[in-house]
Amino acid sequence: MKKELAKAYVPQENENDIYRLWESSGFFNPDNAPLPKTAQTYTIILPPPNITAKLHIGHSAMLAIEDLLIRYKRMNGYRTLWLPGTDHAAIATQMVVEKKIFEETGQTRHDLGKEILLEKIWEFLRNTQSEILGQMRKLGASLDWSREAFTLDQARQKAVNRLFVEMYQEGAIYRGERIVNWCPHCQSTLADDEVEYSEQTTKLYTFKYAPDFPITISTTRPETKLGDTAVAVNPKDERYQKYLGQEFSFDFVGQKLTIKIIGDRNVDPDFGTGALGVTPAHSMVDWQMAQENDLAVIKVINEQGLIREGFGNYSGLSVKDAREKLIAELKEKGLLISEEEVIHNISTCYRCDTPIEPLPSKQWFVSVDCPLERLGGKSLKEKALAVAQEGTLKFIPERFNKRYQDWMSNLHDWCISRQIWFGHPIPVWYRGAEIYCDLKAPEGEGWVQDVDTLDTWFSSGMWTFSTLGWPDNYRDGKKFGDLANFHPTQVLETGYEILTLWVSRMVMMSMFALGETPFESVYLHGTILDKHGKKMSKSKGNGVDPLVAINEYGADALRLSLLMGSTPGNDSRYSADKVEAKRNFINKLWNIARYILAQPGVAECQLNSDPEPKTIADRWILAELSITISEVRKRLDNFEFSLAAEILTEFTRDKLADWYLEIAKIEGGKTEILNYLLLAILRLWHPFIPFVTEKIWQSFQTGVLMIEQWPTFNLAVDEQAKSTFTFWRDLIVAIRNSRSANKIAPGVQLEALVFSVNNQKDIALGAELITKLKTGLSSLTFVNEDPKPENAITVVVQDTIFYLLAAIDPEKEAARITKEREVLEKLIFNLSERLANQEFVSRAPAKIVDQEKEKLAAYQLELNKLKETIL
RNA sequence: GGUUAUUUAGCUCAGCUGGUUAGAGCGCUGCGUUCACAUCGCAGAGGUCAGUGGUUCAAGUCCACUAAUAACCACCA
Repeated sequence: MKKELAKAYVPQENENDIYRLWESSGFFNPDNAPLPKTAQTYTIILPPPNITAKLHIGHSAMLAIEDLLIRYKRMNGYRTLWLPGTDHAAIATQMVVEKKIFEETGQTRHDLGKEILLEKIWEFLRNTQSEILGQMRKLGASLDWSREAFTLDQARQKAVNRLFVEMYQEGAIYRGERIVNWCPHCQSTLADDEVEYSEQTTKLYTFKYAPDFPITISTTRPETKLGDTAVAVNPKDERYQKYLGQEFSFDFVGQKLTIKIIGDRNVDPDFGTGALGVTPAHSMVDWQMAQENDLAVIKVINEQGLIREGFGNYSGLSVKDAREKLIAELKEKGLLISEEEVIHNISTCYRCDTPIEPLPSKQWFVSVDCPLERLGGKSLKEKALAVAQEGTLKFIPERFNKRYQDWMSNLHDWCISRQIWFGHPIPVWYRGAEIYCDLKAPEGEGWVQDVDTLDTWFSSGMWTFSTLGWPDNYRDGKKFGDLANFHPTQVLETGYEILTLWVSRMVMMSMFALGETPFESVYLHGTILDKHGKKMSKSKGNGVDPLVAINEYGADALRLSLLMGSTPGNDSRYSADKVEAKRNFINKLWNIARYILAQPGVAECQLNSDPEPKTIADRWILAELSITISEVRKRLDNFEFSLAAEILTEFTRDKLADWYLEIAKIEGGKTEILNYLLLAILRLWHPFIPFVTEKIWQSFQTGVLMIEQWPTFNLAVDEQAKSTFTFWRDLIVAIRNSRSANKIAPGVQLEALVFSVNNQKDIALGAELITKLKTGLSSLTFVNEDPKPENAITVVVQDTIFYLLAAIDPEKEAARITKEREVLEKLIFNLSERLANQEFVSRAPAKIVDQEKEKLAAYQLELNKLKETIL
């Protein structure tokens, strides 16, 4: 069974085969797990990537973290489900495809028509989708492909329709005329959080509507003033108090306006003239004021961004042209008082950067404040807030709980209808004034289905349960099948930037559909920035293709570099150097395995119980292993992935490879322990770097490592072995160090005299280690009295002195010793001070005080020895 | 304007509920290596933990303020 391992690990030659091996084993699917029926489940639903483009490095980080959690839990006996899928990303996808077609053929969607455009979109979608799924496999993601889902496939379509209808029937969804964010380019509404802001300089015009109107107003959007129905002033503003409540009618550039003077606290008396022209139809705040003051709403701009009919010469003009014409007219009539440049935050579409036109429109909304019967009279908002407040829903890191709650409490009704072609149709039909909402089209003539589609977040908000078979798996308030087994899921792992966009919606929709949270914990990872700390973006061209990194360094190296050196909720920088460093470490691990497996009998060794330690080094390494296992477990259970990997690295390289394996070369006869140690580190490392560990496993074991038991803590920590071994190790390090300081090359062999005050130490072990372990000592003589030889290098650790007999520069050596003495003296001084402090002795825990006392004694002993040796 | 973070070695970052001489990777310096690994080993240099004040027997760690940086939210007539 044993196969020779190559000198260096070549990921490119192995990863694809290993992935196939895993896939064909069937163990990605929890139904195939060799576990008792009662085994606990552990579920993560993969946040579905948009099918607009292939995956970027941020997705790789997400996959690395989730696969780590999944593999770790799978190896710990959980029935583990990680469910893959992709998101149709309605607007985003349609825009990408439209742009692509326009670039290739110059055609717009209106040239093509709905059917052909949709066909093209599906074609595009199938390409990127398979590319994305291929990328996930490349990274080693142990996803259950048998349950793969898409936000716009048939099963999800069914779920979306069903939830829409249920929410409509409960009154959680309504149709209403509201002012919405309208993108004239996308020809669609946008949710509040799909709007972005950017600073621009624009002109602020100050003018009067008419010569006999008493108040001057300022605006950056004169063209909308055709629809003004009021002027708002601060009620405390003395200049205008006398006008409050009055109404004025006059002619404004050929348009009859009736303006009421209203008071509103939000008007800043110091901005402009302190008076604000209220345009209810084209400004969010003005809409609010109109509602409160019962003002008329006059629509000026239409969905194409043109001035509507009924505004004389202005009708049909674009916003820009209308503005110029209007300003010219005001100038001519002497009504324009001033124009100045101001810096202004304008709202733009997050997809196409077109400035947003707020306009009133008939749209579908999810009501977040309406009390719902099935939520016990609570609203969606209240329910979603409560789970965060009560701690039913945990956030990692915790601070995002506050952000979630802040955002939730300010949430307004969510506009869910979009005027695009690609997406879930709305299950609503109209006949004149009649409205019909159900799963199927109504009987009878003349019914027309709503032409809009649903916001993409509506379907992704249902992701945790629509993927697990809702609504079929949910009857009379009871869950069945996958839904019963795997919902609520354990962790949602995603980027903090969609905490509000997505996480909050998932909570609301799951609370509505199932009355439970969609997940127990939300783990939020940071953004991966480029080497210079800048956001990666297509336009800047600083993005990193994960496949390039994988091809160069291997998937394991990429995963490990993304997992280490980053903490939840904090951004981290990507650089190829980091990946290379991890590649090097993985190769180190490979060679550790290669060496161990090359020892006779190790690969064939069948160990049924924990191995019997024979020497102090054995006892030491098993103690270290034991500590490592429990520490790593603790860190992983706590979502501290970086720390867990660090602890493992330290054990693997600094303890196992650098010390134990070197000693094993001297001592020999370690077949069982080496076998045991190798099996342990392969299992410990597997969730982090699955490919290389599985590859090594396959070279000498049967079955797949993926479903092996992750090591459990079953060895008591041998404190005595640990301290004895550490003593000798420190001594050897000190010898190497002093040789290096005295510029004695490692090849030069030296003799040494050893004097130890306390011969309780395992002298035989020390002698063997010191002569054989690269210390460059050819012989070692133990003496009963301190010989104090001249012209020797002196090394002291605790109570033991080594004199390395060599021709050295006495001044240099004296300087080295003096420096060491100074360090010790300073330590001793500090410790004595502390121990002399009564308050410390009486108030600090006894354990700490004892520790300090022991330390002080050890340093003093060491210092005394050092002093004796110098003349 | 509000909120939340960040500030630790030349660079990129760890450092959990306060308690060994503050760590890692990369880079740098010196030495080395046919015997698992140059995708390597050994040793070293390099830090008043942003600043000020406070709490405490004890502060990189907790609190307050200041400064710089970033993200998010709100307003924008």
